[in-house]
Amino acid sequence: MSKHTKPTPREMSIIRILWRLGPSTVRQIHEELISKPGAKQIGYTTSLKFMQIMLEKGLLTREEQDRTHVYHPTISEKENVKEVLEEIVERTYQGSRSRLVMQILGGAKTSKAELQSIRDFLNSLDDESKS
Amino acid sequence: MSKHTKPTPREMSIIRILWRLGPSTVRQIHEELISKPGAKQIGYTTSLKFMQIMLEKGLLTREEQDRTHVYHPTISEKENVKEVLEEIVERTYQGSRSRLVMQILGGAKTSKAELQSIRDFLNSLDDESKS
DNA sequence: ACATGGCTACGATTTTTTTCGTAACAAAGC
DNA sequence: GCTTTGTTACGAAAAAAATCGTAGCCATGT
Repeated sequence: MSKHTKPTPREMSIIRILWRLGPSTVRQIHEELISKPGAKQIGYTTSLKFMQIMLEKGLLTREEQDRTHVYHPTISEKENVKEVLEEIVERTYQGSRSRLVMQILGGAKTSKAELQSIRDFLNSLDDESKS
Repeated sequence: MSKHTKPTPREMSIIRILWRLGPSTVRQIHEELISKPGAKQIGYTTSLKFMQIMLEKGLLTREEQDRTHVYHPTISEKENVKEVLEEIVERTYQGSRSRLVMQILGGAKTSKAELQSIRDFLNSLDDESKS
């Protein structure tokens, strides 16, 4: 119900799978959880219980479909990433977005094409503010 | 000892304080932990124990100074933020740094001056590659 | 009808994280 | 010398997170 239950690390890993796969059944999530090489091999009912708890906490919703449950995350990836980024900007770069951006672009891993598309984007922002 | 002990949430909060304050004693960290409005009021020995455990795990180092211990984090904020950002780029933006950057700059919270400094930065990258 | 297989529900246990109480020690003040 | 104050060490308790075992349900196949 309330929005203030933060996901635990394991819960977060389930949410991330849901972001990647889209709405999924417990079985699908479970397979995914244990299929990564080096992953801890947990039982099916463990995954199930997790998702039931997360449902209770309001981290997931579900619908019945073909006599199983299909789960959806209640927080969107976009929103979540945005929050994380805002926090980093505040905490590490004293609110300066540009410093963060420079950090990301430094390190020579960014291609010319990418740099150009950022330039274009900056220009498009200018155009907007002029009109 | 080994590098593969990931900090728990509470441990992470201590590391972040160390990043912010620089090398600190247990008392300094403790004061900081309980001083944020709404923070859980934990006892001094709790903070102490945490830092001892973190020392054992290799998350912190310490030196004796004026008959108390001064602790240092072993992971740097820069490094850590970098990792987090790389992960976000991979997971959420399919490796495209530019898409992430656009996400950060969109939303009209970025000032003209900031945008300009990014432009300058992009230019300086070009200059480098020319020389 | 009965076994099989795949699902959910849920109590209980195990493991990990977080917290604290107590002891020991040293410097400083009385 | 003794008390107070501030420190570390460490075992153990409490709380939270993660795991599992068992039961029950409903299709489907035999």
